Amino acid sequence: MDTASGKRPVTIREVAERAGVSISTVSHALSGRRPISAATKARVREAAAELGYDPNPNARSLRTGRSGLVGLILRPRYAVAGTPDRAETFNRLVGSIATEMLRHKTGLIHVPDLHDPAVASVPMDGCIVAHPYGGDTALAELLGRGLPVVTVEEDPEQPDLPWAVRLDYPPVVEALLNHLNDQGARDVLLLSGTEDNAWNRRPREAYLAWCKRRGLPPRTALLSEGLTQRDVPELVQPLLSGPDRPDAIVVATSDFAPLIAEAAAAQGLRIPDDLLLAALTDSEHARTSSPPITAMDLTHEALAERAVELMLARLSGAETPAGPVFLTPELRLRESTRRRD
Amino acid sequence: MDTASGKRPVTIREVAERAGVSISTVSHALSGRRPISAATKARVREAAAELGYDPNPNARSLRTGRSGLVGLILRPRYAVAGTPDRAETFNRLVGSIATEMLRHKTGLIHVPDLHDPAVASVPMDGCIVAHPYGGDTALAELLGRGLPVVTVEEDPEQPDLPWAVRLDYPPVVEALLNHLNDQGARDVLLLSGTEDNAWNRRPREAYLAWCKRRGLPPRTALLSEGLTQRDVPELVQPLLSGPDRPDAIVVATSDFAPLIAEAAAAQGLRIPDDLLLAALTDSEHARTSSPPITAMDLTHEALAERAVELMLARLSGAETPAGPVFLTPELRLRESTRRRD
DNA sequence: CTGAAAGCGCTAACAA
DNA sequence: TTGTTAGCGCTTTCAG
Repeated sequence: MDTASGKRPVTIREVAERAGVSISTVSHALSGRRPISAATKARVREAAAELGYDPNPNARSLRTGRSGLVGLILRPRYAVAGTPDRAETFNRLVGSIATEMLRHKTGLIHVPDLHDPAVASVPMDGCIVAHPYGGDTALAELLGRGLPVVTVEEDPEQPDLPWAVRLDYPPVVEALLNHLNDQGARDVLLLSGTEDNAWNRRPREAYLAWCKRRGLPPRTALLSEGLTQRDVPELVQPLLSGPDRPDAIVVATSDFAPLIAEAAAAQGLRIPDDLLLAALTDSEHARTSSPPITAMDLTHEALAERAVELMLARLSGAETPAGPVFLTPELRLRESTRRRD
Repeated sequence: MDTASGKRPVTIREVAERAGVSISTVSHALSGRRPISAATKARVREAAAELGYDPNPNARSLRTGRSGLVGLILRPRYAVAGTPDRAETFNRLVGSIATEMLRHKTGLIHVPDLHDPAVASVPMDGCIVAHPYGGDTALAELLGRGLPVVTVEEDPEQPDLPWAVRLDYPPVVEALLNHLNDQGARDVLLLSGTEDNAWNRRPREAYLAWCKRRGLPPRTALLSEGLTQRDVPELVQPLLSGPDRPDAIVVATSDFAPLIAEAAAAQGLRIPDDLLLAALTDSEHARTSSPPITAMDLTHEALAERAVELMLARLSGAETPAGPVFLTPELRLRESTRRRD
C-alpha cells in the first residue's frame, strides 16, 4: 500500500471514467437519490471502492450549502487560558459535548477565533455557544450572520432566547443559603467571579433576594477566576480577620475554596466549626479537600446532552420552542458546611 | 439588528458591487495577497464590514485545497461507549487537545465515523489518531488517502511511524514491579485490558520480560475495559481466593482498582498488608480510594501538547522526524503499594 | 434509466 | 493597480 502523504485525492470524475458512466450517475449511484440500475450501481460502487474514492466535503458543502458540522465556542476566557486547576470544568463540558456529538455521528468543530481575520472561519451549520457573557459579542455576531445558535446557559441580557439550555439557580442557591443558616451562619459572604455571565449573575441575584427577604445586609466581594493559587490567600486574608468577619463564605470558583480553607486555618479558624465554606461549582479539589467542601454541581453532562439535542433538532427543522430548557444544578452537601450537631 | 435565522449569507460578489470593484480585488484587498491601493482597500473593507461579509469557508477550501482544520479520532471504543467512570481519561485527552489547538488558533474537528458512508466526511488537512489499535483500520484508511496523520501512542504493529508521540512504558513498568518486589510481593498478577493497543501491549511485554529476567512465572489475565462496575467483583473473586492467590495485582483500568480492593476486603484481605494493588492509568477513583491506589499517569496533557505540535509542524511542511517522540508516564506511588516498614 | 451542463463562492493565473 | 476568467469537485436540474 502506498502510504505516501500528499497524494492527490480521487475525484468523482475518475470514478466515472473507471465505471464507464457519467459523473452524475456516480453521484446518484452513491447517494441513492435517484433510481439507478442495479448493474450500474454495482459497477460504480466497485470502481469507487477500488480507487478509494471519498467525496470532497468542501465541494459537497459548497454545492448543498450544508456541511453537517456543528461548531462549539466556549466563551469563558479562563477556560483555556487558566491553570490546570480550571481544566476539570472545561474538560467535562468539552468532553461531554464531544461525546454526545459522536453518539449522534455528527462532526463537532472547536471554533478557534471568531474575530481574528487571520484565522480561517469554519464551515458549520450551527453553533453551540457555551457560557456567553452579558451582551455577548460572539453570540451577536453569529446571530447576525443568521447562523442557528444554541447556548449553554443564557446570555444574561437575553435570558429568553428559546434555543438555550439554562440552569435554574435560584432554588438551589436558596437551598444552600438556608442550609448555611440552619447550621448557624448569620453572616454569609458571597465571593463572586468577575466574568459577567449567568453563573456569576444569577446566584448573586438569588443571594441578594434571599438577604432582602430575610432582612439581612448582603456582603459580597469579587474574586477573579483568573487569579492564580498564590494570589488568593492574600486577597482573602483581610476578609477573615477582624471582629466583623463572616461566619460563612460562598465562593464561586471551586478551586479557590481549599485556598480559603487554608487561609482560614492560618487565622486559627476551623471549618466548619468557625467558618462554613461552600463553592458554586464542583471539582476534585473541592471533593478531596479536607474537609470536603460543599459545592454546586453544574451537571455539565446534562447541559451537553440537552444542548446537542436542541441543536440537532433545530438543524432538522424543529419548531422554535416556547422557551429555554431548564436544568437544576445539584447541591452536594459536604463536611465544610455540616457542624456536628 | 436582524437576528432571523436562515438569512442568505453575503458573498464576495455583493461586497464587490458595493465597493464598486471586481471580486478579485475584494479577495486580494481582504487577504492582502497582492498590492491594492490604500483607498480601494479601505473601501472594500468598509463594504465588507457594512454587509457583514464572512468568506465562505467551503468555497475557499475547495479552491485552495486546504481547510485549516485538523481532525481528531479517539480510537478506544469504550472511551465513548463507556460509563461515566471512563470519562475522565477521555475528557482529559479531548480537553487538552482542544486546548492546545485553541492556543494555536486552529480549528479541531471530532471526526464522527470514518467508515459509515451515511456520515459525511469532514474537511481536514490532517488528523490526530489517538490510541490506535494494532493494525488499526482507521489509521490505515487515512494513510491510504494520503492524509497527514499524527498518532498519540503508536499502532503497536507499526511502532516506528515517525509522526507519533509514544509513551515509554518499559522503565516505568519495571520501576513499578521493582517497587512491588521491594515491598515484599513475590507473585504479581497482571490484569490487562482487552483493547489491543499500545497501552495494553507494552506494559504486558515489559511485565513478561521482567518476570523472565527474574526467573518468575508470569501470571496474567484479561479484564475488558467494557465491563461495568457490577461485573468486576465476581470476575475478580476467584482470583483472590485459594492458596495460590497473588500477593500483588497490577490492573490496567484504573476504575476497576477500587472494586478489586473491595473484593479483596470481602475476602478478608487488607491492602496493602495482604495484597498490593496498582493501576496502569490514573483517575480520581484511584486517587480518592481508600487506601489511595498507586497508578501510572499517562500524562495526557503532555501527549496532547506534543501531538498538536507535531501536527502543526507537519502541516507547515516540516521534515519527517527521525523517529517518534517519546514521553515517560509518571508513576504515582500511593498507599496501596506501601507497607508500613 | 442515464448524460450534459450549470453553478455553489472563492482564489489565482493571466490580461490590461 | 485592477479586471476577467478558469476552475476547484460536487449536486442537481433539465434533456434525452
